[in-house]
Amino acid sequence: MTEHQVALAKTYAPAEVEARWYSFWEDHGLFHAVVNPLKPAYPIVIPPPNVTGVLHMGHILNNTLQDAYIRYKRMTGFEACWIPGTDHAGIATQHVVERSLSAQGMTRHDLGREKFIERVWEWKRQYGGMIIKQLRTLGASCDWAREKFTMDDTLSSAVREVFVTLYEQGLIYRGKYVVNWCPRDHTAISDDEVNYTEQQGSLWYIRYPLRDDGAFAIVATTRPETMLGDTAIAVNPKDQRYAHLVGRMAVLPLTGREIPIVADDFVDPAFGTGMVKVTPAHDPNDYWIGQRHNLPQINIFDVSARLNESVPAPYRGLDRFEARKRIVADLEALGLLEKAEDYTNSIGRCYRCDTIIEPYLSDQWFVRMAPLAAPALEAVMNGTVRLHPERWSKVYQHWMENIRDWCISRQLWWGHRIPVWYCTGGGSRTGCSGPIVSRTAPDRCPNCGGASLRQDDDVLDTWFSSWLWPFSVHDWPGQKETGKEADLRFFYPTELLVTAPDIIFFWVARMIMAGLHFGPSFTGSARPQDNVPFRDVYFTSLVRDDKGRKMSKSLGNSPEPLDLIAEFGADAVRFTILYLAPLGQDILYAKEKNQLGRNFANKLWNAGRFLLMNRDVIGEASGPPESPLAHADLADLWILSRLHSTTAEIEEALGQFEVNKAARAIYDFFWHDYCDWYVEMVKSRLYGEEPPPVKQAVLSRAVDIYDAALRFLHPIMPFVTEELWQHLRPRKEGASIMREQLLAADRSLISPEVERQMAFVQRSIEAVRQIRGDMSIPPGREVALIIRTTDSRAANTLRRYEGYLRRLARVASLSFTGDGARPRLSAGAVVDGQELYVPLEGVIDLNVERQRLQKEIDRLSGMSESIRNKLTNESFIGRAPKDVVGREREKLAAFELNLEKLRNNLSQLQT
RNA sequence: GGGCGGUUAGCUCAGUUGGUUAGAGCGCUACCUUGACAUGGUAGAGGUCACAGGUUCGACUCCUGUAUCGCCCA
Repeated sequence: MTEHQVALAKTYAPAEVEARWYSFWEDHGLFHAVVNPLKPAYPIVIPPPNVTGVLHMGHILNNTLQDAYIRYKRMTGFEACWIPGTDHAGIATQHVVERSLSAQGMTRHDLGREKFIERVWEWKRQYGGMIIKQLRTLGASCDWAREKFTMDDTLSSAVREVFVTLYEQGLIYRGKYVVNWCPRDHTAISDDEVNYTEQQGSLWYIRYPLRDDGAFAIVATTRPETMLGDTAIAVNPKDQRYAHLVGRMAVLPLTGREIPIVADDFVDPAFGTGMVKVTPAHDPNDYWIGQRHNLPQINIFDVSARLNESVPAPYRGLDRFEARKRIVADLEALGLLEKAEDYTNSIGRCYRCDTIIEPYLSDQWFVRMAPLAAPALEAVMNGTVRLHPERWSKVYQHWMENIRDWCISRQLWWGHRIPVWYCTGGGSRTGCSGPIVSRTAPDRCPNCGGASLRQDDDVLDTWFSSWLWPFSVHDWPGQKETGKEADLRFFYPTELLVTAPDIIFFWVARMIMAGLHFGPSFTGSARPQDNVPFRDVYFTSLVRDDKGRKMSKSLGNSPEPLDLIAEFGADAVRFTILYLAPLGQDILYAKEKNQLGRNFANKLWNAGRFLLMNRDVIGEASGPPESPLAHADLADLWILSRLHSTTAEIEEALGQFEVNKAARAIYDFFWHDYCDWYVEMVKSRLYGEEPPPVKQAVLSRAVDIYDAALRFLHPIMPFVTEELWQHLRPRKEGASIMREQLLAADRSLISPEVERQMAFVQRSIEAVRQIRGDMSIPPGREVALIIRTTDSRAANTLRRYEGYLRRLARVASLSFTGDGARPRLSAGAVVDGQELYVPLEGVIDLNVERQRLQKEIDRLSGMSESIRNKLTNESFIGRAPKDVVGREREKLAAFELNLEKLRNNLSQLQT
C-alpha cells in the first residue's frame, strides 16, 4: 500500500483540483440519476435562472444549498436528481438583443418579428446560459443530461396545453385592466418587474368648481396631468366634513366635463384634503373605485404615454411630464391651484429600462385565480407543503386570500406566443369575431371556414411557463411520446424547493396551483400530497453587504463570485456562505469572510497531509479490518463519541433546514475535537514506544474517522474532500466520495462517561498550560508535575495518559503524593478536586503565584456564593424540580472542595 | 396604517423545552516556526444579553410596552 505514496503540498491550492474533479464527475456520469425503484427518489428542480443571467451572490447561496442537499441525499441512500435549466426571461432577453441592434442603429421593427426572434435564438446559442457554465465552477452536481430551457419545444407544448385547458375550463379570459405599462417597451410588465423608489415630488391641491354654486372641491394629487381623465371625485363615507357633498356634481377644469362626487371606503380622510380625484383608466385603485361606482374609464394616453385625442386639443401629443407642467401652469393661471406641497412618494420604474411605469388600461389576458388558489392555500395550511421558515405561511395565506386575477399577456415578441387566433376573412359573418383558442395553429376559421387567420400578437408572461417547471421538465404533456413517462412518475413531486422569498407569489404559489390543478392528469392520483410540486420550501437569506445594504449592480457592492472562487476556492466560498446563512435571516457578506472557509479547507488538507505522511512511514493495519476499537484508549473512545454525536447533530440540523448549524457542528468537531485534541494525542502514540501493529491500528482508526469526516463535509466542500479521499486509500477506478454512504449515527458509541473522563484530562493539561503561561515558562522548556491526591481513580487516569500530558503540556515527569504539604516553590491548580503542582524552583515569583490563586479563589467563591443563595432560598428548594436542586448541590460541593484546597494552598504560601 | 423579523464582545454571529457568574470566528495583547498546518499553535483581555415593566424560586430565554434597524402588504 505504500506504493500509494504521495507528497501533498503544504498549502491547499484549489484551482487545479477543482477543474480536475469536476470533469471526472461529469465524465463518469456521476451526476446522472435514473428511475430506480430500489431507492427513494430525491428530486429537486433548480429555480431556472434567467438565460441572460450571470452568477451573483444570491445564486451562490441558493445553489450551494441545493447542491448540499442533493449530495447529502445521494450519500444517504436516495436516487438524488437535480434538474437544471434556464428561463427564457422574456423582457430581459428581448432587451439584450434590442440593445445590440440599437448599437447598429436598428430597432426590432426594422427586422420584423420573425427575423428578430431568429436573432434572439442566435444570441441565446452564442451567449445565453453563461450561468450554467458558472454553476459548474461552483461544483453543482446537476443532472446535465436533463437540462431544459423554458422555450424548448416540449416546454412550449406544456404552455399551450395549459393555456388551452384553462381557457376551456373558463379560467382564462380577456379583459380590460389597469396594468403596469412601460411606455418605452410598450408592454405590460408584472408587479415584480417594477422597482419602487422614493422620490421627491409635489402634492398639488386643485380646486374643482361645484356645478351648482361658487364653491370648490379641493383635491390633492401627485399627478395633476391625469385630471384630464378624471371621472369622479371621491370622499370617505365616514368623513363628516364632506357628507353633504356626496351626490353632487363638480365641473372638471380645463375640460368642462361634469363629474360626480362619490363616497368610497378606500379614500383616506387624512390624505390631503380628504377628497381625491378618480381616474379609473390610470390608477389601479381608482380603477376599483370606478368599478364600484360604475364610472366611465377615459384613457388619455397613447402607448408611449403621450396625451391622445381624448383630451382637449391644446394638450394632445404632449408627453406626460410636459403635460404636467402645462396643466399646472394653466390651472394656476385660472386661479384653480390652491397650493403645492413638497411630497415624497414612491415611483415605480421598469426594472429593465428604468422608465417610469404608467398604470394603463388595456386589453389583456387573465387567469382567474380564486379557483386555483383555494386548494393551493389549503395545501400550505395543512402542511402538505411546508415552508421554512414557517412564518412565510402567513404571508402566503394573506396573499392567497386576497388574490387578484393574473395578467398573463405581454406585448413582447420573445416568449410563448398566445395560442389564440382571430378570423380576418371577410369579417362580415357573425360569430367570427371571437378568439380561436387552439393547441395547434388552426388552418381555417371553425365558424366560417375561411383560411385568413391572424394570431394574437402578445406573448405570455414568463412565469406562465415557469409555474409548470416541476413537471414540464419531464416533457409533460408529451411524456409518453418522448419516453419520459416513468421519469415523470418517479421524479414528481420533487422534495425540496430552494428559492428566495421575494418570488413566493410569482412563482412558488403558482407552482403549487399548477401542480394541484394539472397533477392529477399525470400522477393518476387525486390526493394533494401526490400532486403538490414539492414538499418543503426553503426560503433563503438575502445576501447583503457588510454594511447591511442590499447587493446591487449600481452600488457596485457585490463581489464577483467567479473572482471569489478563483481567490479562495469554490469549497471555501461554499462553506463560508452556508456557515453564515441562518435560516431566513439576512447575511452580511464581505469578501474577507471567505478566509473562514479557506482556512478550514487548508486545515482539512493539512490534517490529511499529517495522516498520509505517517502512513507512508508507519503503514496501516493490514489484513481483515479489526474491530474499530482495537487498541483503543480514552482518546479513541472519546473521538468516536464525539463523531457520533456530531453525526446526530448534523442529521438533526439538516432535517430542520438549519444548514449553518450543520456546518458549524462539523467545523467544531473537525477543528477542535479532531485536530486540536485527538490528532495531538494520536501523535504521542505514533511517536512513542508502542509496537508497530498498535501504531498501525491507531493510525488506521485516525484515518477511518477522518474518512468519515470527509464524507460529512463532502456535500458542502465537494472538491477538497474528493481530492483527499482519493489520496487517503487506494480506490477503485471511477470510484468517488460522492457515491459513498455517510456514516449513520450510532448512539451506543456516544458516552457521557468517556467524555467526562476526557474532560478531566483536558482540564489538567489546560491547568498546566495556564501555569506555564502565567509564569512565563518558555514553550520549549519541560516541567515536572506533582499530583497530590487520594483519589486512586483520578490518579490512575492521569498515570495511564501521562503521554498526553507530556506531549500536550510539555510535562517531563509525573509523580504522585498522597497527603503531606504542598510542594514548596511550585505553582498549583485544582482540577476536579485534584491538586496539581508544577515545581518551579528558581523561576517562581511567589507574589505572582499568590495573585493567581487569589484570582481563582475569587472566581470560585463568586460562583459558590450564588449557588448558596439559591440553596438557602426556601422557595427554590420547595418549587424547583428535585433534579435541579440536586445538581446545584453537587455543583456547590465541587466548588467548595476546590475552594478549600485553594485556600489551604494559599495559606501555606503566606507563611 | 397592517403584518413579520432582528437588536448578545470592537465586527459578524451561536445560545436546546426558562436552571452555566453567556460561547465561536474575525480583530486585539503576549509568547511560539515544535517532525500536518503561521490559511497555524498556546495563553489572555473584552459583554449590566437595546430599554422599561411583568410572570417565575429563577429570565439572554416567556409576556406586555417603548426605541431602533430591516422586510412584506396596503
